Amino acid sequence: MSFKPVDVAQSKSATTIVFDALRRAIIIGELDDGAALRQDEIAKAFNTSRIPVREAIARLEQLGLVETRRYKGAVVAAISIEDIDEIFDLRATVESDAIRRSILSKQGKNSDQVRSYHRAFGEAMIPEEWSDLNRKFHCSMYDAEGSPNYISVINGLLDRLDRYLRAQLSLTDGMDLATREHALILEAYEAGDAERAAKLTYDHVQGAKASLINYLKSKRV
Amino acid sequence: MSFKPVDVAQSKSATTIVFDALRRAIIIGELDDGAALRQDEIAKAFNTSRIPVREAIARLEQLGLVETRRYKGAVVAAISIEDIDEIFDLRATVESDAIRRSILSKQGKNSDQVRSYHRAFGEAMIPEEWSDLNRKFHCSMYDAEGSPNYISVINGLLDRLDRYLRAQLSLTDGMDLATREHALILEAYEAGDAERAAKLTYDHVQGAKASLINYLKSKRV
DNA sequence: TTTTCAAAAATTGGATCCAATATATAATAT
DNA sequence: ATATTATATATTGGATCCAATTTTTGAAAA
Repeated sequence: MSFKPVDVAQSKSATTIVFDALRRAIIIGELDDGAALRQDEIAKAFNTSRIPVREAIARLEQLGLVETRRYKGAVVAAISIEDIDEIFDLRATVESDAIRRSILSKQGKNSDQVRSYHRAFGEAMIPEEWSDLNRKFHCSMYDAEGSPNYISVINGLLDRLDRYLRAQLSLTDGMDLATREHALILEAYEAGDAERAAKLTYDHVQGAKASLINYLKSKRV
Repeated sequence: MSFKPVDVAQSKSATTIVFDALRRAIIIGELDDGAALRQDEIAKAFNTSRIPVREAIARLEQLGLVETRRYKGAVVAAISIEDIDEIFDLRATVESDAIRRSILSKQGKNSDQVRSYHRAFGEAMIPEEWSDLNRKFHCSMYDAEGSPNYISVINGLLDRLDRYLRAQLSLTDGMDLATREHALILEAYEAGDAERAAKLTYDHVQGAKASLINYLKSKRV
C-alpha cells in the first residue's frame, strides 16, 4: 500500500472547524466586542451551510464568548471591567490551588517542558505569542493527569480574558516583570515548595489583574 | 385592550426547551451514564425537527454533560471517581473563596433567603429536593451581584455531580450531618466571619466528597 | 425637511431532504 | 455450526427550503 489509512471519525466536522476558527478569532481580538456573527456570511466564508455555523455559535455561547438574542443573532460578548476583575480573582484562586495540588501530587515534574516555555516566553518578540506562551507556561505546571477539570476551567477563564490581555501586552512593557515572576514561580515549582508556588501564582495573577484593570480604565474613559 | 402583549423574543426557542429538559434529565439521573441521545427520538418526543436537538446537544457537550463521537452521536458523560474527586476539590476551593469574598464585599447579607433555604433543607421529605435545596442554600450566600462568574462555575460543577449526589442521598442518611454543618456555615455567614465560613464550607464540601467517594466505591465493585 | 408608514430585503429559526457512515440482518462460504 | 460477505436499516452531518422576525429602504404624509 502506498497510502496510509486514516479513521474517518478523526476528520474534523464543519462545526468544529468553524468553532475553532471563531474561538481563535475572538480570543486574539480579531473579532471586536459586540461584533455581529452573521450566520450567512460565516457559512459562505467557510464554504458550508448555516447549520454547522449555528452549532458552532451554540458552543461558543456556552463558553461565554458570544451572546445570542432570540431572532437577533450572536455578537461577541463584551466583558465588563467588573467581570474581568472577578474572573481574575477566580483565576488566582483556581490556579494557585492547581499548582499546589500538582506539586503535592507526587507526579513527576514537567520541568523540561516548563523551562522551555519559560525560555520561549522570555525570547518571544511578537506580542501575539506572549499570551499563548504565558498560558502554556502556567498550565504545564498543573497536573494534566490529575487535574483535567482544573485545567479546563482555567482555559475557559483565559479564553475570556485573552483578547484584553493581548491588547494590553501589545501596548505596555509588563513582560519583563512577568518573566521575572515566572522565574520565581518556576523556582518554587522545581523546589517542590507547594505553598510558595501557590502564593507566587496567586500574587502574579493579581498583579496582572491590577495592570490590566488600570489599562482598561485609562482606555475606556 | 383585553390582552397583554408579550415580546416574542421572550419565547423560548425549541433548542432551549430541549436543552433545559435534557440537562435536567441528566442532572437528576433520569438519563443514565452512557445512555445514547438519539436525535430522531428526542426530536419526535419534543415534536420538533432534529436541528434544535443537535444544537441542544452541542450546548450540553460544552458543559461536559454529554460526549459526542463523530458519526456515532451523543451519550451521557460518565464521570470517573477520579474526576469526581477532583471536581469536589475544585468546588471546595471555589466555593470557599466565593463565600469569603461575599462576606468581605460589604454587600448586604441574604440572611432571610438563606435561612428559608436552610429550613426547607431540614424539612424536605423527598430526596429529590435535597440536592436542589442544597444548591440554593449555598449559592444564596455567594454574592450574585459581585460573583456571577464564581456562581456560574460552581453551578457547572454541581451540574456534573448532582446525579451521583442524588443517588447517594436517596440511600444514605447524611442529611442530618449536612443540616448541622449548614447551620454552622450560616452562623459564620451571619456573624460576618469570612475565614471561618470559608473553612467550614471547604470542610463541608470535602466531607461530602469523602462520603460520595465511599458510596461510589462500594457501589462500583 | 422631518416623521410615519409600507414594502422590500436581510436574517434567524426550524423543517425537510440528501449524502455519508455505522449498525443490524440476511445470505453465502467454510 | 461458524465465519465472512452482502444487503438493508438506522443514524448522523450537512444542504436546501420555507416560515417568522427584524432591519433597511422607499414612499407618503405632515
